[in-house]
Amino acid sequence: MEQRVTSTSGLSGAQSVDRALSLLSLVSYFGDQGASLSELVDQGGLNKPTTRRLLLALMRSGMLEQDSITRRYFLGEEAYILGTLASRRYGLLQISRDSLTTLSAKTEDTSFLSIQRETSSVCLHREEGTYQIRTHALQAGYRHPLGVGAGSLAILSALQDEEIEAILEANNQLLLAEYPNLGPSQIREDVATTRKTGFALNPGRILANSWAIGLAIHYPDGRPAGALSIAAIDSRMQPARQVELVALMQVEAKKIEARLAHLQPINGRIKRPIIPARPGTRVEGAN
Amino acid sequence: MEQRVTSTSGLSGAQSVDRALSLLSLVSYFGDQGASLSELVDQGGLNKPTTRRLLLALMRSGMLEQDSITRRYFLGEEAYILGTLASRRYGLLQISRDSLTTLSAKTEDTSFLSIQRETSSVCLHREEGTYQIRTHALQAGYRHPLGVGAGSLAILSALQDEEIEAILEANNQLLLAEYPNLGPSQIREDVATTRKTGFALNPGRILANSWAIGLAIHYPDGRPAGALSIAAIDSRMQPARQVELVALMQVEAKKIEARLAHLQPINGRIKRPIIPARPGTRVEGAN
DNA sequence: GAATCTTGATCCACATTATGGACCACTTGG
DNA sequence: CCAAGTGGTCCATAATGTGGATCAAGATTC
Repeated sequence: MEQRVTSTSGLSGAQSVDRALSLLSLVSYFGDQGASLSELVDQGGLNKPTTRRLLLALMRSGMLEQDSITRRYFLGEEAYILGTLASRRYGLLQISRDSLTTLSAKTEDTSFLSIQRETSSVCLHREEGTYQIRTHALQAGYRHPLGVGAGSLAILSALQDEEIEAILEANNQLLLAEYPNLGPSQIREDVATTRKTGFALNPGRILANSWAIGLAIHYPDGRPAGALSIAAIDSRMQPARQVELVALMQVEAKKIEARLAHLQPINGRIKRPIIPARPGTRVEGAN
Repeated sequence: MEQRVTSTSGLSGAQSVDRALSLLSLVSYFGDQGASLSELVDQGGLNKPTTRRLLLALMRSGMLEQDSITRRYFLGEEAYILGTLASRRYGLLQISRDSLTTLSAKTEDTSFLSIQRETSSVCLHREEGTYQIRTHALQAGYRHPLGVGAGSLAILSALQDEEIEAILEANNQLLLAEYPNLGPSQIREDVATTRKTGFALNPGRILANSWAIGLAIHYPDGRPAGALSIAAIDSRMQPARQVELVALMQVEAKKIEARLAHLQPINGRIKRPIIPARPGTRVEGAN
């Protein structure tokens, strides 16, 4: 009745776990406003009873919670605890917080930390600047396809060509549908420019007049751990100031990279596919 | 062939999700050293293939990772990301970090932040002191039944009598088995003392000569959000110094409570049972 | 270096488990 | 007051997870 992408290696299964965790991840993208059941049904690719059943399981474990009035679903305390316990291995935000504060203090503009998550970038933190005109195109939890936005582009540009192609391929439909100004070919150009100049520039491609500069942060082995970015209105992003900002950001990126190198060095030994196959992905013809 | 505790309310199910998340939580208790498959089998109550299958699912989603050499399982990057995104609602550690630094700097002793997790307390952070003799009875990720340890006792004492009884009841076996010096009746006494003096004292009950003082942190509605604690050898915990330490801690607890009050006020509206029933619990006679 | 243990990992027949179309209850708005 | 939207659930069906047995690969022993 239904076709699934089947795994090739032995001992697969636990599909409901895949679905549940995929839902959990989906909820996380809604951030502070939370997700409603129907939104999750629409975007999660599962039907209502199944979605609800998995949400209940996630709530039983504390990973999610539901607002009893609005009925919306939010990340729960258990998610916070696990993340806190995991942060000794992946404490990029902890390590970067000082740098973000410094950047926003010195530049008066809003700065961000983003990381890669599959074929997207996710904003982990937004550090407010004091300048009166601020762009709100990016907030913690927001996700964009890799290459869309300054930090996102910085991360993409730090990947290997082969990975970049795989990612652009995977995002192809989404890019064409949601970002008419930013097709794969435009992103390929942007990557080239980023590599040449040494920093990523988003000249208002997502929101007019909202410009940003991004700089990748690298693990000791060269893989990108994430990216710093600073956003401002175009008048505050003219070439002369771009150079100033990049210089400040480079100093902070270096600091972060130094601290990253002292983290648990286990990271390099971990099994992890380059582009993990999303399990539960459906093939045409469902239902 | 097997009997399960069945839920009474409608639309239950997704048991493998319960099991998987329960495993995830179990892995988190191993902290930096990670968990081996057989340890998880022993402590998780599931057999090997099932455990492994669920671990694979958790790894597929990035919640866990496996060291390719030692084969041990650790919390993964996805767990970190989710936790970071959840931290805007539950950012107790973020909010408390300054206070911990201050406390350890002023007292030279090691300070801790703990929170309640079901019927246990979990240490979220350990801030090292500079004093040369330090107790290592408590580290981030470590768990104790509520009432065991200063922070843990502070939290327990801040709960309502009815909850305390339910928790002591749930932990009864564990307490008798693992903490011979600390039966339920001793804890009830400790709670009374804590409420009278206004702070929790652990006079070396877990590890001889390792004393600690704990102070609960409250949400605006009075529920405990967690606890600060400071540990030192007994000679540095004589009555006079106890008073000094408590005074310092009270200042910091007040600060934290003030910041907590400004967090997302949604917390109060969340559906959450007092003592959630662990699903997947088996009844005698399995296998 | 053969024999023995331990640990990680997997196979596959079996039946317990999750699935989802249809449905209910409630709220919104025209 | 009916239509459309939402959150939530029932239950017959069949797909899913289960776990005893087994394999493979180090350790340890003698």
